This record gives sequence, structure tokens and C-alpha cells, in this order.
Amino acid sequence: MLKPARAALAPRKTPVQSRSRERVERILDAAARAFADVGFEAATTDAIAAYAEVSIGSLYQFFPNKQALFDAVARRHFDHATALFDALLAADDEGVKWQDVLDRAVDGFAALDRTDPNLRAVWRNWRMAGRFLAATDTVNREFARRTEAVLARHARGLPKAKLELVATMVVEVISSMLFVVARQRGPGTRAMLEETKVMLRRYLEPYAREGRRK
Amino acid sequence: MLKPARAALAPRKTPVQSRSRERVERILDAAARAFADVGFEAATTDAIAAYAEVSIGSLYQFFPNKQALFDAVARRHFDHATALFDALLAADDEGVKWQDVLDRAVDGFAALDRTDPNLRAVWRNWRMAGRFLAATDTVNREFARRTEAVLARHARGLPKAKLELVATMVVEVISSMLFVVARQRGPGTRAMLEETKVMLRRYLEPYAREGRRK
Amino acid sequence: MLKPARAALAPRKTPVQSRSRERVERILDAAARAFADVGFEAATTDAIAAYAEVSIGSLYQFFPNKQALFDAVARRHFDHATALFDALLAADDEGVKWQDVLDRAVDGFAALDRTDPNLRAVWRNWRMAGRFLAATDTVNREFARRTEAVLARHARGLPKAKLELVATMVVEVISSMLFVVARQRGPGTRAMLEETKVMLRRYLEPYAREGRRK
Amino acid sequence: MLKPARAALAPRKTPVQSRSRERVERILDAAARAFADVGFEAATTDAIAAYAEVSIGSLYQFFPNKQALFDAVARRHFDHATALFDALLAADDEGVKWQDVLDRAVDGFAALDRTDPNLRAVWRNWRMAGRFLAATDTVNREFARRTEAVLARHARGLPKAKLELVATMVVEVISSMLFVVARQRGPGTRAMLEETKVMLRRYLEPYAREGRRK
DNA sequence: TATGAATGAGACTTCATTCAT
DNA sequence: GATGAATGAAGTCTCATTCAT
Repeated sequence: MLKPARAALAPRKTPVQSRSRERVERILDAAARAFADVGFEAATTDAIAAYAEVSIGSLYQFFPNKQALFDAVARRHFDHATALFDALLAADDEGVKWQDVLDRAVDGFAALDRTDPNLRAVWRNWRMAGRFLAATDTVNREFARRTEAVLARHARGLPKAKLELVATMVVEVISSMLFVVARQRGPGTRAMLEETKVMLRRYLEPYAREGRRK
Repeated sequence: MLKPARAALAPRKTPVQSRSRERVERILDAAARAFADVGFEAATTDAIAAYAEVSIGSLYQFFPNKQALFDAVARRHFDHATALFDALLAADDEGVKWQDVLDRAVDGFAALDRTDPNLRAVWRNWRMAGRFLAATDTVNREFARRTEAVLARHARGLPKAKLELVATMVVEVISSMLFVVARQRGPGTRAMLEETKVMLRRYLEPYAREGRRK
Repeated sequence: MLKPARAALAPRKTPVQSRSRERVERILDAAARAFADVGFEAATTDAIAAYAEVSIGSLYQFFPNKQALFDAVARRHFDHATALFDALLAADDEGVKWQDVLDRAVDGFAALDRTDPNLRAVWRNWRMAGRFLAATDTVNREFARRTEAVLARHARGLPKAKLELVATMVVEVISSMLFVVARQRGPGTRAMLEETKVMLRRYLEPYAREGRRK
Repeated sequence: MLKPARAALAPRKTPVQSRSRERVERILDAAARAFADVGFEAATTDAIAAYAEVSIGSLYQFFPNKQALFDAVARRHFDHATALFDALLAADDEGVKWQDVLDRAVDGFAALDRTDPNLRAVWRNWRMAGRFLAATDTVNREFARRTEAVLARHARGLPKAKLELVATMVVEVISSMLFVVARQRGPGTRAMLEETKVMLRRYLEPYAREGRRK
């Protein structure tokens, strides 16, 4: 019932000339947009190439198949998200209150959803067969791992397993609520993001208090 | 002279004989499975018919097109979920503590995920073009509307808009976390469900306290 | 490129009971209507059965396949047309002027077109692969053969081959012009029929004059 | 987001390279042949592609659907017929006797029937649903309109309505008789064409004489 | 004998991918 | 490298025909 695993993951070649580099970017922008707008299956390689103003042949010069196109888009999303996450960790390092870091996290990722087409492309096609699912989950898992480290500072008493669990909860709730918000049209989204902050704060406070006591 | 446009939603006929009924069920089971496993687009009607051990012609005797198949699966999911939800409301009516109702909600839907293939089919294809998107969102929106009513009893002081917001948060968080849990393989899911209960309790307690005061 | 010749021509059984007879008639009426309205290919056996208020199974009880249905309709047309033709011959026998017989022929077949759905069914599907083409041509050929006999009386000097030719011309022009008229919507059809009479009279007059002289 | 509706009539692209041009011609030849042999409905796009020795994908590169294929064939027929007709008009302009123009018309179109497969394809599918019916009738109607102009020169006394009628008669009789002749196999066709000329001459003579008198 | 649910070959069309230019 | 015409497997859906009830 499942389609056979598609071929190679990585782009066929890593272009170094700026000319190619720019072409690849244009293709990925087009792909991200298409995947976000109509979904992976409905996005045709022809349409992507046309939108990127590149011939279909050129597209296949850089990406062995449609899946590779998606993988590259996912990778760009991953890079963006990671950069944002790193900034949050830095803030925590610099002594910003954890509640504020949390707020910034929610706001930061919400902004990313509005500005980064890759993100919408990935989210819209969250659950794709086989390999990619893992790829996506990897992002959240990685974020959870790092969040765990931060958490450990603020909730010192918690055992390792609990830390892991709480970190996962935080990451998944943020990601899910952004997903939900992205789905809604019109207003009310602002309020929902704020309420998400409230929820997470109330959830984490007891753990943080415990941690401080020790 | 032209073929009449068929209603895309309703099954072509409502079978009354148990023989047909059983065929329809087999088809829907197969469809749910396929949609859950590979997604709407990748699921082929041929494969669904084959899995249901029914000819492709029979499939189209009952469902005018692939979309109608999905709609029927979504409807089954909706019916199951609604029944479960009604049971929860009844529990609340009978004076069960709201915390316990919450627990039962999480556990109940988690169980549903394991037992109802329709649910996974619907969730996996959450975002589909046009009509269906609305249909699915409708479920959550409807649940939110009813949850709001329950909430109103326990948190009397909250203004209407806030009630609406909180109800939506609860419904979306439960649904999202179940989605997350469904994605994970292996253990740790139990703990995550429990932690979801904790999170929601902590989130709602202040509202509930306010409510009681009045 | 051609489809294989369909199976048997004749109705599977010749029903004698009036009950069956009536069913068969209803089926043929429905078939004639469908073939006339949408054409042989687009007419579905399901639709024909439904229109005849007969189950599809019953339809196949009487006719082995769709082609046989058409053949039977063609046969009814042939019978009607022949009856009409016989009346014309009788008129000629009774000394009606040949010009008047001609007029009656045009008017008679024009009326048939309006009253006999079989005729439209046959004409609309005039050229169908294989066997039927022959069946239809047979009608005109047969008419030509008989017309030849009439002609022989009025144009005695003409050699056999010429008689054959002229008879064919008359039959084909009448049939063609009725076909043309049937295609036109609205008025002007009356005038066209009258002009057809004029044309044929002018065409035949010289032959008739020659004939009289002798 | 939705696929743009394609114009059903025009070829998807107008090929300029001779390579493509030749392919398109091969496809149209195959289509004309298939439509002529088995009719529009029974002609399969697969068979047409195969006969043209072209992949089905290529066929659809040039024609958005089966109907467009037919439209293109009809257009070729229209172009050929119009060119022939123009030559006849020119002859009339140059003072060729109307009887001879008539003869040339019959012979010319008879030759066309033998040489232009498009013509047979169009004639065989004369009555097709909707748009095309109009398209085909248009040809004869257009020819009638032009014939009317020629007629006016030779039969000056006739009122407009009569001119219209006579012109239509001439066009329809020629076209019908060619249709009839095309159906016949073997000899006798030559004689029939000659007799058609005779018929038309006898039909038109009185009108022409009247015209001359004035 | 009548019914109509069931069958499945086959129709049209799309689109990822290749490869000659 | 770049191009885009060409390919054909595969998908959705129809409908003539059969056969168990």
C-alpha cells in the first residue's frame, strides 16, 4: 500500500557558482510555495519549474526527484528554526527570565510561520510517507533535547526522565498551537498565542518553583 | 441529455440490506486504513477496493467518487467522537469533578485513536482542499462550543469571549497532543498523556477557582 | 481499430404472452428514444431499462446485448417505412398521378419523422460499424428496387440500368432531405419539403415525358 | 490553486518547429481516420496515438482532450472545403457557365471525399452533442450563404427568401449525395455523381431562365 | 421469471522523469 | 549546462453484461 521508498535524499550536486546557487534558491522558493499552497502530491514539478522560471530539465539537474525537492525545503525550514532556537538559548544564557524566553519562543515561531514559506510547506505536509516523517520529527526531537538542557537549569530537582517529558511537552504544544493558529483565518489568533503563553507558564511554574527551592 | 451532477457528499444510496451494509463497512474500513496509511492522494481507489475484497465497480456503486469515500470516513469519525463527547458531558452533569472529566476526555480520545481507524484517517489528512477542511474543523469547533457550555458552569466569572478562547485551547491541545502521541512509536506515550492532563489542570485551575468564588 | 462484431442479431426470444410483449415494446420505445436523443454509444442500457421501468436484468432477458436493441429498433423503423411505402404503391396502382404520389411520399415520410421515434433513432446513428450499416442501407436499397418498378411504368423507354439509377436517386434524395430537415430547428422546414418536391418533379419530368411518348 | 480551465477548442500550443508540425499532422491524420472508421465515441485516444506512432503523452501535449482533436480535424476539413469553394466562385467570376461550375462543384467535392480523410471524419460524426453540431452546420450554412450570392447573379428575379432556399437545397443535395456515394462500395458511384449533376441542372434551369429574362 | 448488486475491462487523462538537441 | 518535447505507467471512473437470489 505504501509507495516504494524514493531514491537519494541529498541534492544531486552542491552548486558553488553563484549563478547555480541562485537558480536553486528560486526553485526551492517555488517548491516551498507550491507545497504550502496545494500540498506535496498536488504540486507538479512542471508548475514548480515554471514558477521558478526555470526549465523542468534544469530542475532535475539539481534535484533527482520531487521528494528531494521537499527534503531541501524541509532542510531550509530546519535551518531557520534552528537559528531562531539558538537565539532563544542565548537569551536564556544572558539571564532573561524563563517566562520571557517562553514568550519570545511563541512569538518568534509565530512570526516565522508568517515569514518563512518553508515552514508552511513542511507543516502542511507534516505526515508524509516513510523517510520524511522521521526527518520532521527530528526537528522537534532535537529542539526537545536542547530545551531539556535549559529546563534543567530552572527546575533542578526534576529527574532526567521528567525533564525529558516536560521539554517534549513544551515543544510539542508550541508547535501544535502554531499549527492550529496557522489554520485559522482572520482574528483571534493573537489571543490564542497569548493564551498559549499563559498555559505554558502555568504548566511550568510548579516545576520552576520546585527547582528554585533546591 | 447531459449526465446529472451527482451530489459529492452523500453515499449514492443508503443500503438497507445487511449484505450491502456489510460491503459498505468493509469498503470504509479499507478506505480509512488507506487514508491513514498513505494519505488521501496516494490512496488509490483500486487498492481500497482490493483491500476490501470488493470490485472497483462495487465501490463506485456506493460512493460516487474518492472524495465521498473520505467524507464517509470522516462522518464515521465524527459520529464516534461525538458519542464519546456526549458521554463526557453526561458525566459532568452527574457531578463528576471537572478534573476527572478532563482525565476521562484525554483517556477516552486516546483509546479512540487506538480503536477507530477513521480517526487516524481524518487526522492524517486534516488539511484537504475545499469542502473537507471545513468539515473537519467543524468537529473541533463544535466540540469547543459544547466545551464552552461546560466551562461556563465551572468558571462563572469569565466573560463570553474568554470562555470561547479557553474552550478552544482545551479542545485543540487535547486533539494536538493525541496527534503527537499517535505519531510516536513505542513507550512514553502513557506518560505524555498523563502530563497532558497535568498541563490542562494547571491551566484551568485559576479559571475554575475564580468561578467558584462568585 | 474496429470493435469486434457483436453477437447475435435477433431477439433472444420471441415473446408471445401479452405481458412480455408489452415489456418488450416499452423497452424498445425507451431504446429508440435514447438512441435518438443521445446516440448509440452515449445511450446506456441502465438508462434505457430505467426509462422503460424495467430492470436491467429483464432487458437482457429479451435482448442479448445493446446492439440487438438497436437492431430491433431499426426493424420497427423498417416495418413502419415499408407500410407507408406500400400505401404509396397502392396509390400509384389506383392511377394517382405520379407527381402526386411523389408529393405524398415526401409528406408521408416527413410525417413519419415526426411521429416515429424509431426513425430518428436509426437516422441519428445511420453509420454504425459493421453489420448495422448494411441493415440500414438495405431499407433504402429495397425501396429503390420497388421504386424502380413504379418508375418503369411511367418511363417506359429507359433502360434497366438507368431505371435503377433514377430510382436510387429519388429514394436517396428524399431520405437525405428529410434528414436535413430533421436537423433544422424552427421554421423553413415546410418550404424545404415543398422545394424537394419541386426538385424531384423537375428531375423526373423529362424521363416521364420520354416514357409517355412511347 | 485550481487548475485553470483550458480552452477546449484551440490546440494547446501552436507548434512552429517542423518536427512538431509533422507530429501534429500525423496525430490529426490518425484521428481523422479513426473518427471516420469507427465514429467519435468508439475511437480511443490510445488507438489514435498508436496509429500516429506517437505516445499518448505527446498527443495530449498538443490537444487538451479528445474533443479538441475532433475540432482540429473539423477545422482542416473546413479549410480544405473552403479553398475548393473559393476556386469555384472564382470560376463563376471568370464567366464559366453556371452549369459547368455546378459540374465542377460536384466533381471537386467528390474528389475531396476520396482524398481528404478529414471530410469523412466530419461527415460520419455529423451530429455530435453541443458545440460541434453548430460548428459543422456552420460549414454548410456558410456555403449556402455564398452560393446564394452566386445564384443571385444568374437568377435575378428571385426574391431573397427564395434565393436562400434554393441555395440551401443545392448545397444540401450535393453534400448528401456525396455522403450517399461515399457509403456505396464498388462501381455505380460515377454514374450517380453524373446523375446528381443532371438533377441539379434540371432543378435550377427554370430559375436561371427567369433570371435571364430580366 | 424478475431483479439489481456485482463485476472488471477499458476509457480518458495526468504528471514525474528522461534524453536528444 | 540548459531546454522542453517525449514518454508511458498509473489513476479515477463508466458501463455493458452476468448471475445469485
